[in-house]
Amino acid sequence: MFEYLTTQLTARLEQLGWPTDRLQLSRPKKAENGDWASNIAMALARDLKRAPMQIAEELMDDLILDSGIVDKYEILNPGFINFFQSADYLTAQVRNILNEKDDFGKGDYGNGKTAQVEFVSANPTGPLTVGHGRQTVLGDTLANILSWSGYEVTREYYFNNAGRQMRLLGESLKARYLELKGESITLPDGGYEGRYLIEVAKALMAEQPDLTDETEIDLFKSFAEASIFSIIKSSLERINVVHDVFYNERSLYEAGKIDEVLDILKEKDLLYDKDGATWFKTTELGFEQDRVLVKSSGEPTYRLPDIAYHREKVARGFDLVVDVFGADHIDAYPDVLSALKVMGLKHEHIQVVIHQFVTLLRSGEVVKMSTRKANFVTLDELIDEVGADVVRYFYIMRSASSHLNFDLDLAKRQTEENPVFYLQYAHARISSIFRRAEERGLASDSVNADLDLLNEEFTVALLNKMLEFPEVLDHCRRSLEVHHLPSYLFDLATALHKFYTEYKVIDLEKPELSKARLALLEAVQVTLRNGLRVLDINAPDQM
RNA sequence: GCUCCGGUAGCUCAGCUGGAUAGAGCAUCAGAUUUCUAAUCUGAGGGUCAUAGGUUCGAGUCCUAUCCGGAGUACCA
Repeated sequence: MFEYLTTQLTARLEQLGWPTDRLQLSRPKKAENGDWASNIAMALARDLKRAPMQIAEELMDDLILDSGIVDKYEILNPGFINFFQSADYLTAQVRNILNEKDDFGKGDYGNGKTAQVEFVSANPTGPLTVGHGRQTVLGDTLANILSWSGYEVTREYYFNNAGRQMRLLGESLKARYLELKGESITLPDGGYEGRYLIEVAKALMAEQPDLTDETEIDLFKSFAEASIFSIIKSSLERINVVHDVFYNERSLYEAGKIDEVLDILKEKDLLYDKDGATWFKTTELGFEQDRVLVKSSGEPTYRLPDIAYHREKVARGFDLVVDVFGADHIDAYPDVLSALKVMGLKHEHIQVVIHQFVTLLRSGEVVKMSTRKANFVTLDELIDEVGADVVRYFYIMRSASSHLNFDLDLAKRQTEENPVFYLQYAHARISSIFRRAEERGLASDSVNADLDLLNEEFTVALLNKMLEFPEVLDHCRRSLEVHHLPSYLFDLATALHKFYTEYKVIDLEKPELSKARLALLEAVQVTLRNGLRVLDINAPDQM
């Protein structure tokens, strides 16, 4: 319908010699204003220097619309044109959905294109925290949406296992190890105090009991890295997140990519030395201060490998690159993007999704957390407490740019107040009806169902809501905002529950109507299930 | 100081590129079940969309200024 109207109206605008780029179609908030509406007459009023009502009338005058799609239209003050879809069109969509099944909602925008989503990217210095969790689910859901839009998606995890932080981790592990041997120790300054390192130390002790203070720090470092990475990967698996590529920062050094960036920037005269460090003239690129790329110790700061990494991303030829990270890294990306720019590289296809922080609430109180100290809640603990489905839903139910209040009490409640169960119940409820229908001898026969019978108020509302699914996914894809999907699915579940309350599906005295309603529910269930698949949340048949 | 995010119902938040009478959940109050799962549904109350200007046919949405909350502003990542 949207495509049809767009085509027809554009053609008519061209015929009249009026601009076509202002054409917009939207779904009116209220059903009485039709199924689709355009404000084109008002948008053109200034250019054409005419009254919107007149424009609307002239536009619609000679426009012939297929009555199988558009039932009628109305022109309303101050100049809205409202279109009402025909009943045939509406019910025909049910058959479409039943034909498309598992593919309903898939788009072709990204066909033939590749996308990379980089997310999590936590260095292996400790278990994932609830903060990482938000990014994890956000990135993974975004990747799912892009993939439903036709993109070939690469999920990537970038990490660094060299440098100061990892050395500190090795030293912290060594201290814990020696502590187990009964030596009195002090953790290194700024070291890792988390209890998990004691567990890692025990594991190391079990494998290699004879290490001493003399043992190379590298041994501790690599043992810590391997152990912690396996902890991280198992957390990710528990919420169904699997990365395609783990990109090691070190490979950039080994391939000379770090030096290449320095050479290019030097050639452009954007570097200088001061106090033994190498500085990047970011002030010349419009920033407030210059930034250090190589410390006086000879070690690069995180910015330099970040630039080199993004240069590689560009070289790898993705059509779309999405970086997901937390608000605490907000300062990093403008430098990286402008570095790409001055190097003459493509950068417009790189999109950055930044999410704000997560606050855990328990009994209405904020759960205090501080990173790097022992005192944080891990993603694993959260999954233990509320389960994977709830974790996935709660993390993305709000827009990424808002702070997220994660209410543990609500999340744990297995009742109507919990949106996850509300949604899953809608799916299970349909399954239950199917089981019941079968018992009563009403076989599902959607092919022969008379869909014209689907014309009551709440039925039509449910049908319309269902048809929005592809539009919602497309909206998510365009805006790179995923929270529209859970909120849509919630509305769809509401429409289903209302329908259920209002009408009886299985009615042996009206087998034709029952068949039509069963066909409708089949389509609704397909839609719910597909939506839950994108969110990677279970769609139970029974609760 | 500067940069970024937010400020919408008692609470938590939606509101797509500016559109028609600003929505949902929770909480409060009042109802619905001899019925396909009440993990559901119906109804009511509740708003100067932080504040003040501006842009225009029209602003919660765009611009400017101010106030409040959060994040960042390292030779940490």
